[in-house]
Amino acid sequence: MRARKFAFTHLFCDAEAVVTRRTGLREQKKQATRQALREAALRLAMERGPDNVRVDDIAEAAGVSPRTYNNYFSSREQAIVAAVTAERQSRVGAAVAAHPAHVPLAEAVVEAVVEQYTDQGERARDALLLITTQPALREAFVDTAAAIEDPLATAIAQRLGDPDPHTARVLAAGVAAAVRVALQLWVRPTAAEGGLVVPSGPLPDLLRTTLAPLAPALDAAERRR
Amino acid sequence: MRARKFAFTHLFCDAEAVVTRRTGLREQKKQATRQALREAALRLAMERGPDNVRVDDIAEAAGVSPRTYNNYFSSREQAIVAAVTAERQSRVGAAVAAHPAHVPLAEAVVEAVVEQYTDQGERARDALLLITTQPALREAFVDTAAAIEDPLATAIAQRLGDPDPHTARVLAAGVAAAVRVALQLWVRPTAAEGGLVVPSGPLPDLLRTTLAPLAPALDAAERRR
DNA sequence: AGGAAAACTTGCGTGCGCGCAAGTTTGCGT
DNA sequence: ACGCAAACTTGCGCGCACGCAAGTTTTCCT
Repeated sequence: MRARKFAFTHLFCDAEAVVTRRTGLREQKKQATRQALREAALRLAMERGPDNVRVDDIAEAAGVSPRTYNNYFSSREQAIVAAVTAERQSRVGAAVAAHPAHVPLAEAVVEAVVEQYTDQGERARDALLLITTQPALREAFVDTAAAIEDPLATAIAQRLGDPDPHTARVLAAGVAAAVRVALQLWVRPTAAEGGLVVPSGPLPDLLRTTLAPLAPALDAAERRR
Repeated sequence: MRARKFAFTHLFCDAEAVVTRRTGLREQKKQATRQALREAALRLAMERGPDNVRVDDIAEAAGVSPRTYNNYFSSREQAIVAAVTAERQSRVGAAVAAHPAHVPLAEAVVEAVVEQYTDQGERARDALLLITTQPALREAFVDTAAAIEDPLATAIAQRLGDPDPHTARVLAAGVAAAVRVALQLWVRPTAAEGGLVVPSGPLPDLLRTTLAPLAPALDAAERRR
């Protein structure tokens, strides 16, 4: 048998690579590359302004080629916003699952989603401020809502025990759509500030507002099980 | 007053340019350009295969420059699928509005959406067949679901008479998301046919299936008005 | 009728997204 | 331990998306 492999230390491991057992070196290197790219993207964007960062620059800072950059991200903006949103996808499913079965599905989903968008420290706030400065970054940030759809569908399907997989998929798609609407409202420039983007109200409040109309659908699906 | 302008004949007019009163020459030329581009895109894709059509080719066939092409469409695929879906956006809102107020909102919305995806003749079928042959075209086709969101939000807001504009927006976003799921299911390659894309069941049936879980949300919003 | 503003078209240049293929690294099975 | 397959990295080239600015066309107002 080959030499025993040890679970790596924090040097390589980040929360996204959920190392619940030993993963291979290849997978660990992939996660490390992805993290290096998004951290380099955000750091350079903050240092120079997002308009002055090129894919070549990010790739070089992360120690890979531009071609490899495009294996991981399909645009400059995706890497920058990934620095903020990277772990949200894996956490949201776990957060739904963490609610006891007696909690209504709608409440579990809303609380799980809101939890992902609560204040996450000064560095995340600085990154979000940067993201609001440029239309392409705002749009990429809004698009990250789509990433919660798959883990939500899995978590909802488990809660429903539903033989019809489409129900969970559609409800998750609806929730992701409502999150996108909240993010769109949150980042849009307001006329009051001369076009300057000032986030309009706390994001958790906006999320609760946009998710509320879907609660009857979530609860109805739960009652049918 | 300037010379009287006449509503133009069918030479310029298509259903997308809803000519309910006289529109300017500039607007008419824009619509004509857009139509010329999408028709050229589809025709060339059918003649040569989608892989053998370039933006330069489409632009030349439509009589404009490649730069102008990109003023109208952001990718080759968008023009091709627009040839099939162009008028859907304006029609879906009108179809919801066409249902009497005593018809439940959910039913009005479902029927309006399904109507947009019923069989629309041999040429549309040929175009859809072409679209299923290539991943990038399938993805662009699935993305067109997003275009029904704005007109749906308007139609739902009118039905609800809702002072809260977010409710209509979120419900419309959820419906568009459910439509996207149906399109994804419809175009995805099935293992049974060796990866060949064979649309799985009639699209109207898939749409009803994916829209059904959202009916409680639509009806609950209507009861609250 | 004429002038100004708005909107559109287009050429140019830049940055970049991606397919392909060759080389390298890792994982698996014997 | 070794060989093979899978997965990854990377260079190259092509197509293209977009910002900018100049020219043209259309609209609006006097």
